[in-house]
Amino acid sequence: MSTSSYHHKNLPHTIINAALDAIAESGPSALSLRDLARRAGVSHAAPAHHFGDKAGLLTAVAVQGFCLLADALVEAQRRTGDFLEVGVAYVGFAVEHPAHFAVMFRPELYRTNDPELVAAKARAGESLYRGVAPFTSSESGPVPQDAALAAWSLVHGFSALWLSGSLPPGLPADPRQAARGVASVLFPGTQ
Amino acid sequence: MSTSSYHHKNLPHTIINAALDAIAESGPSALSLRDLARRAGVSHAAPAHHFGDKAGLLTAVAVQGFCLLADALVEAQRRTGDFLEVGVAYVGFAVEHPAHFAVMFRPELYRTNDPELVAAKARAGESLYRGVAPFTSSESGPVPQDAALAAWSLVHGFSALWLSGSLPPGLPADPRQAARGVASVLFPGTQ
DNA sequence: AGAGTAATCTAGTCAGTGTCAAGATAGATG
DNA sequence: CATCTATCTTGACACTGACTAGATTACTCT
Repeated sequence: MSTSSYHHKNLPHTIINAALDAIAESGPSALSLRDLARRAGVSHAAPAHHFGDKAGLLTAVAVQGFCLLADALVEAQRRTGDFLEVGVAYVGFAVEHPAHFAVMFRPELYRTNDPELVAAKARAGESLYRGVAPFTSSESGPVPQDAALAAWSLVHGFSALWLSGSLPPGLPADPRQAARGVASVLFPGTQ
Repeated sequence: MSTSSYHHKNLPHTIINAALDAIAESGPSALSLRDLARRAGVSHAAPAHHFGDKAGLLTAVAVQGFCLLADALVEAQRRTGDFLEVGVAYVGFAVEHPAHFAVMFRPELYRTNDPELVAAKARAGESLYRGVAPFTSSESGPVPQDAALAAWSLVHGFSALWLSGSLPPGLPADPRQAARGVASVLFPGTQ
């Protein structure tokens, strides 16, 4: 036991995964470093060694989240070339990574000035902007920025409402399909 | 001091207001009942007497929030009759009552089966639905439910992004005006 | 290979928190 | 006035985040 617990090798990874489980279960507010340590089978102060403190851990979660989001968006853009599908991918990310999503847009939980974080956030922002850029350049449309923000707001709001269980019943069980139906109100003539 | 602290008369009200301040400052996660007690000048266990526990306090905050939201929506509907302005009122509520908004859509923080809460939530839901109903019944539009959900998602997402500080700079300083620009992408021809 | 160094984790401690139980105080009711 | 009830206080307990010092392991350098 003593030889296995010392130099756990990838404790940060293990702890982040435990944190993701815990957050998905009961939200970031109920997160306990000591509980994570117990789940990982290490001492109560081990997590703090790697992440400094709770905010440090959540910063790492947010960084990972923005990276995964950026990946999901560029992947959707590459595969389909359709900005509606980029929006659907945004919702897909939120539903498949609820813990990441729950942290990413709650800046009071982590260090917003962490260099890794600002980089990841910028990358996600660019991916998102490129995904909806074609939509904003349609000549008949309104102000480009407003159109892009409308698209972002719609998929972000749908994600948040879905995750919080606020949406009425009767929607498609698959969140992507539900999102496709809702998003196509904004992106008419693309499906 | 002893005569003034006993029978504070409206301690629940005082504590809820203190909670709203605290939440607006640093989010619901950092909320401390003992801190609220200190702000109100009472003993550390006084809040629990009225609200049972932390979740009980946040339930009360959520109830108040849904009532205020319902009021804001029906007021906008009554005054303008325009569903775009109902959406703008949704954003206005979120920005003017950030603490309420931060709690309302985080069900893991409060008692979702509290009877007062379900009533207030239902009232807000009806107000919202009536506000966007005209939009959903436009014959050329898509599935009514999808249109209503798109409208809700858009204003909800814009509110969440605005409150989290995720939106890019360069927007109108007045959130209502910014929301009007963004929402009019979805509601064309109404402004 | 062996010593020294750095990284990783443990153990102990402290202030702060939520929650519970029991007691004190004050207004209301008979 | 006596009693009752709601309101608030006091004290306690387990839990948490954070800090410090120490133990253990891996890595490096000659």
